Amino acid sequence: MTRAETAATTRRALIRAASELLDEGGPDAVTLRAVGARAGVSRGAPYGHFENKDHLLTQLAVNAWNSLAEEAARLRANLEIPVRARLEGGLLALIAVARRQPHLFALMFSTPANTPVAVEAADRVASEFLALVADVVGEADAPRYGALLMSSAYGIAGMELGGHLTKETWHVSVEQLVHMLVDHTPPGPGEPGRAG
Amino acid sequence: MTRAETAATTRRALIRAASELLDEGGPDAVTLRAVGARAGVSRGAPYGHFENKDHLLTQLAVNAWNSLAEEAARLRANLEIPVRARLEGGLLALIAVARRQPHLFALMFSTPANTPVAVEAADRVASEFLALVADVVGEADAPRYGALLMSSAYGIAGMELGGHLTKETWHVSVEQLVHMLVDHTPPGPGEPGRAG
DNA sequence: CCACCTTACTTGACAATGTCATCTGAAATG
DNA sequence: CATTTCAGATGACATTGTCAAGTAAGGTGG
Repeated sequence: MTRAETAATTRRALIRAASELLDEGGPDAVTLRAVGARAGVSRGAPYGHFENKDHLLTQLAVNAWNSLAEEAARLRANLEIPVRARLEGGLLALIAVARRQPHLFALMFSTPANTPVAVEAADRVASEFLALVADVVGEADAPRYGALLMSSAYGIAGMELGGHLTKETWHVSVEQLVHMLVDHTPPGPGEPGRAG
Repeated sequence: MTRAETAATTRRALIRAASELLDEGGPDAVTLRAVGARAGVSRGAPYGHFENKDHLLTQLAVNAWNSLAEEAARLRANLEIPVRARLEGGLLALIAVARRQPHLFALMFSTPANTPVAVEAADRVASEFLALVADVVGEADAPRYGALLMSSAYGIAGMELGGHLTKETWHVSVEQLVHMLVDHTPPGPGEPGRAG
C-alpha cells in the first residue's frame, strides 16, 4: 500500500472506530486511546489526521448530516411516491437517527459540533428539507412551514430521546404532525400512533 | 451557625457556584475544583453533599425543571390573562431558558441528567403544560395537542440554540405554532415574527 | 543500488480532572 | 470537661487530552 493509501485507510478506521465507540458506549467511551486501539493504531495517531478530539467528533456529526442530506435528496428524486410521503420520509429520517444512534443524534446538536463546518452541513440538510416542504405547500409558504416541521420533528426526536414522551398518552406521530400543520385539521380520530 | 446550617449553606453555595460556572463558561468550566473554589470550600467538599459530579449536575437540571413547573402553575392560576396567552406563556418559558441559559437548557435534556429524579421533575412540568393545553382544547384532546406543542417548542428552542434557525426565513414564532396547531389555520399573513 | 529526505506513527511526558482514603478541627453530646 | 461525630481539607492515584521527541518505513535523487 502506498503511503497516501495507508494514511487514508487509517483516517477512515479512526472515524469508524470513533463512531462505533460512540454508539456502543456513549460519549464517555470515545477516548482517543480507545479510538486508536480499535483502529489498530496508538493513542497519538489521531493528531496526524485531526487537529484535536473535538475535530474528530465534529467529523462524525458532519458525516451524519451529509447522510441525512443524501437521503432527503434521494427521497425528493423518487417520483414514484407521493410528495406527502416524501416529506414524511424526510422528517422520519431525522427521527430515525435519534432512535438508531441516540448518541450521534445528541452530538449533531451539541456544542462541540457547532463549528462552522458542521453548521454548514446541517444547512444543506435544511435546504433539502425545504425543497421537500416546497413540493407540498409551494415555494412561497415553504420557509414558514419548513421551520415548524423541522423544529417539530427535531423536538419529537429529542423529547423521545430524553424519555419525555414515554407515557402512552404522549406518543406522537409524524404523520399526525404533517397532517395538522399542512392540512390545518384537528388530529385524526382514534389512537395516536407511535411515530414511524 | 449551627453545624446543620453551615452544611446547608455550603450545599447551596455549591449549587449556586456550579450554576454560575455553567452559565459563564459552559460544561467544561464546571470542574469540582472550580465549583469548590467559588463556593469557598475545597475540591473534595462536594462529595459530602452529592454522590458525585453527575449528581450535582443533575440537581441543577432538577432545579431548572422545578422552576419551569412553578412558572407554568403560576401562569395557569393567573385568570386575568386569556387561556391562549397562558399556554403561549408556558411554551415561551421553556424557550426562554434556552435563550437565557443555553448550557443549562442543554443539560436539562442531556444524558447525565436523564436520571429518574430528573425525568420525574420533567414529568411534573409536562403535567402542568398538559393542564395549560387542556384549558384551551379540552381534556380529551389535550394529550395529542400537548405532545405536539411541547415537542415543537422544545424543537424550536433546540434548533435555535444549535444555530439552525438563524436564517431570516427560518424564524418561527410560538404564537404561529399555537395558532396553526390549535386553530387549524395556515400561518398568518405577513412576516413571520421572531419567537418571543 | 544506495544515501537522503519525508512523514505516518509511536512513545514518553505533563497538566488537568474525578474520585477516594485519610486526616483535622470544631460542633454536638453526656 | 472528655468523647463522639461530622464537615471539610489534603494527599494520592488513575484516566485523559495533548504535545515534543523519536523511529522506521515509504518515497526520491544520484
